[in-house]
Amino acid sequence: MIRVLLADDEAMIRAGLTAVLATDPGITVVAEAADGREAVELAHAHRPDVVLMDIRMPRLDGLAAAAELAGVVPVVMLTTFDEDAYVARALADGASGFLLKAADPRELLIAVRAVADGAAYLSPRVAHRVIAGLRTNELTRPATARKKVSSLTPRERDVLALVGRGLSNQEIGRELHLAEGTVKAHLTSILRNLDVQNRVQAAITAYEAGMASPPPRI
Amino acid sequence: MIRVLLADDEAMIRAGLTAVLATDPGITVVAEAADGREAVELAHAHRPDVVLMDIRMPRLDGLAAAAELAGVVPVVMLTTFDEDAYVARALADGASGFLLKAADPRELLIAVRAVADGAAYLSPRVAHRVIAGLRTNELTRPATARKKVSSLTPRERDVLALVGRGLSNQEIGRELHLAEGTVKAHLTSILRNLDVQNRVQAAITAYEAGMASPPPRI
DNA sequence: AGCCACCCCTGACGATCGTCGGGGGTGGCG
DNA sequence: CGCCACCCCCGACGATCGTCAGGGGTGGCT
Repeated sequence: MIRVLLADDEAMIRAGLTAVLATDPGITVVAEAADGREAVELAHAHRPDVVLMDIRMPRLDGLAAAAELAGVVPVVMLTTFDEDAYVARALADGASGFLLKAADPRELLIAVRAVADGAAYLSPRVAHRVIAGLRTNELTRPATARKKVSSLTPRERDVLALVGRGLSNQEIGRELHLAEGTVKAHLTSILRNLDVQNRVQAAITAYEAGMASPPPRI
Repeated sequence: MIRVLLADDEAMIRAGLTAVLATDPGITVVAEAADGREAVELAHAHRPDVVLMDIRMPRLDGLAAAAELAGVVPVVMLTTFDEDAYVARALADGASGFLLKAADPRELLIAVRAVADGAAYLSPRVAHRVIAGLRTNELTRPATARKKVSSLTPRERDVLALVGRGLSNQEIGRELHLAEGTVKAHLTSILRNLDVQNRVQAAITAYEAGMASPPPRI
C-alpha cells in the first residue's frame, strides 16, 4: 500500500485529490497539510511514501518545503501553470515530480506509483520544457565543441582535459609524465585545431564538450 | 484521431503495441516500419501525428532516424533499458519522449496523447535520470559558483566576466579602460575570493555561475 | 576630525604561457 | 626502399600572467 501525504491550502483541492487517489486500491492518503510548515512536520511524523505538494501555500511555500524534505521523502509538486522558474527550482531543489493540476487524473496515479517506486514523473508539458532546456544545454553549444574536440589526437585530448580542470603546464606534465615543453607543444596544436587563442578558451571548449570534472552527463 | 507510425524490427513487438494502442478509440496505427530507413520514408509519406520508434534497428538505428525526423514529426523512443547514453543522445537529437518497454501499458497511451498534443513524455525511470542530471548541472556546481561570484565586488565581476570569455589582461584593460596592472590586481583578488589558483579555474567558475555567453538557463 | 575598512587604481618583478624550430618513431604508398 | 604524413616528444625565447607593495577615494563610526 502506497501511503500519501497531501499538502494544499485549499480543502476543496485536497478533497478532489483524495477522491482521485481513492480510485486506486493500492493508494491511501495518510495525512493532509494546509501549508508547507505543517507538511514538513507531518511528513516527518507519518513517513509517507510520497508527498503531493502544492507550490503556492502560506507560511512555507511548496518549493521550500520540498527542499527541506529532499532525501527524506519523495515530493511531487502540483501546480496550475508550468512556469519555468518553478520547474527549474523545484527540480533542482529536490522534487521528484512535477504535475499540472489540469492533467488527466490517470496521470496522478501513475505519478504517485512511479515516485513511490523511486522513479520520477514529469507532466508532459513540463517534460517538454525540461527537454527543450536540455537541448540548448546539451546540443547547440556542445555539439560544435564536441566535434572540434574529436578532431584532436588522443594525446591532445589528454592534455586538454587537464587544461579544462585548470592545471598548469607543469602540473599536466607531471600528471602525464611529460616535459613541460611537450605539454606546451601539444597545447599549441590544441589551440590551433580548436580555433581559439588561449588556454582559457580551450578550457571552456573542453568544459562544453563534457570533458571536465566528474562527468555530469545525464 | 491520433495517427501513429510504429517502427520496430520485431513483428511481435509491433503486434503488441498495436494491440495496446487499439484499446484507445482515439488512436489508430497508420503504418509500420521494420527499420529506421523505412521509418523515415513512411513518416514523410503518411505524416503521422506520432512515431513510436525502437532504438535498436537494422540499417538506420532509432536515434539517427529520430534525428532525421526532428522538427517534422514528434518521436517517442522505445527501449528495453534506460541506458544513459541513449537517453542523453535521444533527447538532444530531438526525441519528444522516452518510454521503457517494461512500462505500464497505460503509460503508452498517455505518452502518445501527450506527444501528439505537442508536449513530451518521459518514463518515470528516465525522468529520474534526467532530473538527477539537471541536479548536478544546475544545483550542486553552479549554486556554489554563484554564491562565490556574488561575494565579489562589482568591478571584479566585470573583470571575471571577460576572463570567462577568454580575454587577455590587456584586452580586458582596453575593454574596461584600465591599465593592465589594474586588471591583474583585480584578478589576484578574484582568485583569492573564489578560492582558485589561476584564471582558467576562475573562468570555469564564471561559466558555471552563468556569466558566460547567451545564458542557457532551463 | 580622526580612524578604519573597503574599493579602485597602478607599476615592478618573478613565474607561467605560447611559439618556433627541430628530433625520433610509425604507417601508407608508389 | 624512399617519401610523405602524422603523431609524439623536447628546449629556448619573447609575451603574458599573477604577486607584491603602495597611493587615492569614499563611507561608517567614535
